Amino acid sequence: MNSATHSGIREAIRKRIVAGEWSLGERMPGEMDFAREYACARTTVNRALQALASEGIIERKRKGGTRVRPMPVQQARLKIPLLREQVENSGCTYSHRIANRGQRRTTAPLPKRMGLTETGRACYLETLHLADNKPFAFEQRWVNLEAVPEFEDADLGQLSANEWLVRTMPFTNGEVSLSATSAGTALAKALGTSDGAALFTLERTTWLDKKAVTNVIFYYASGYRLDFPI
Amino acid sequence: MNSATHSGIREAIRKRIVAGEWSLGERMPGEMDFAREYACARTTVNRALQALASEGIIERKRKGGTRVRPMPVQQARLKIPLLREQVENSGCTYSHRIANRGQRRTTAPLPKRMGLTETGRACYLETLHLADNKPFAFEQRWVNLEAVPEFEDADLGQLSANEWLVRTMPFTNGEVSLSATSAGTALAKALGTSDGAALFTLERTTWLDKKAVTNVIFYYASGYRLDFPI
DNA sequence: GAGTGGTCTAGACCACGGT
DNA sequence: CCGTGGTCTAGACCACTCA
Repeated sequence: MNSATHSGIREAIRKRIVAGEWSLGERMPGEMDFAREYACARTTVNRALQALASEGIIERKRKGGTRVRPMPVQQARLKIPLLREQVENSGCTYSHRIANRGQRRTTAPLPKRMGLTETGRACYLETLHLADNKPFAFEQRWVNLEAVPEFEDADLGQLSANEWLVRTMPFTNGEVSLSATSAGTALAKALGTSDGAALFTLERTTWLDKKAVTNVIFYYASGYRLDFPI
Repeated sequence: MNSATHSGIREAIRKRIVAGEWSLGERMPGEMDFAREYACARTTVNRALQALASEGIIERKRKGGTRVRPMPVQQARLKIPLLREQVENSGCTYSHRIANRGQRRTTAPLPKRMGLTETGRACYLETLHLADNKPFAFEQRWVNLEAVPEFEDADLGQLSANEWLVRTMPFTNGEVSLSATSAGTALAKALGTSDGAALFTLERTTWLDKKAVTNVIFYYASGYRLDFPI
C-alpha cells in the first residue's frame, strides 16, 4: 500500500468510495487518519481529497469532516475545439468562406446577451465552414468594435474570424448556450440540408472585464455530435 | 502587491497575461522569479501557475519554462443537473411518468455503445419527465441487469430511474454525447410538439470499471437550452 | 549536463463551524 | 471552545527536456 503520491492516494480512495466502504453521507476518516494509513504527509492527502471534492464525489467542511456526497454532481470538462481542428481531426480538409460582412451602428438587432449600448459600433459577419468542401457549420457573429477596433481591418482570408479573435483577443469570462434549431430556408440552403432539419447549435458570448467582445452562433450541419468523457 | 495566497497570485498573473505583458508563446518568468516578486514560497507560485495551466491559458514544460498559450483551449466545466433539479430550479413542479418498462434478453437493439454481450440480461425503460404537468423531456434508457441486478425490483414511483441509479450505483467513467434530433411522430406526440421539431438531445453511457451500467438518451422539449459559464 | 517544473515533507498558523 | 480542513513555508529530491 505505498504509492504515496497525491494521484495514487486519490485513486486508491476513489476505489474505496466506489466499493462502498463508506455509505452515502457518512463521515470518512480525516486527513490525518489517511496520512497515517498511507504513511505520507497530511498535505499529500489534502491534495488528493481536494481533487475528489472538485470532482463532486465528496463534500468537505471544516470541523464537519469529509463525507461521500449522497447525490454526486454530474459534471465534465467540456473542451470546445476550434472548428478547423474539429474538421482536421476527422481527417478532412478545412476551408471557410465569408458569406456576408457588414458594419452597422448598433441599432436593433444586436443580441441582448452582449448588452451593448445603442450607440456602439459593431461588426456583423457570416461565415460558412467547410470540410472537404462540404458544409460543416454556419457561423453568425457580432464583434464589438469598441472592444476590438483592429477587427475592422483584419484580413480574414487565411484565418477565420474565430481564430483571429482567439489569437488576438483575450477574454476574462464568457457564456455558452447549447440548443437545437430547426433549419429555416436560408440556413438549410447554406448548409445543404432540407428545410426543418435539426441543427445542433452553440452560442457563445465573451467579455473582457465588463465589456462585451463578441457573440457568435454556430449552426452545425445535420448529424453533428459533440462527444466528451465524464 | 501582497496577497501572497495562491488564488491572489493566480488572479494577479492572469491580469498581467490579459494585459499583454508577455506576448503569445513568449517565455514567462520562472516560479522562483515570481516567488521573489510576490515574496512567497515557490510552492505557492506553483499552485497558482498549475491552476492557470489547467485552464488552458498557459503551457508549462520542465526545462522549457512557462509560456502563454498561442491558442488557448476553450474549455468549460459543464454541470449536468438532474432533471428534477432543472425543473425545480426554474420554479416548476416536477413529476414523471413511466411510459414503458420492459425486460428482454439482450438481442439486437441494445446500443452498441454499451458493448454488452448478446447473452446478457438488460432492462429497457421509457420515462416522460414533466414540469408543471407539461412535457419537459423524454427518456429512453437501457440498464444492464448484470451490473445492477437490484434495478429489476426498484420502485420507480417516487424516485425516477435516473435518480435511483445516481443514488445507488456509482460509476467510474462515462461518455456524453450532445446532438440535435428531429422529432419523429412518436416523440413529437410524447413531448407535445409538432412533427419534425428540433430537439436538444443528450446521450450518456456509464461504466463501472469495464462493465456497462446504463445508457440513456434524453430528448428535451423544444426550446430547451443548456447554459454554462466559460 | 543543467535548468526548469513536479512533488513530497514536517511544521505552523488560520478560519470556519459544530458542540 | 476546539476539531477539522485550508493554506503557507522552507527545504529537498526527482524527472523531464532542452541545448
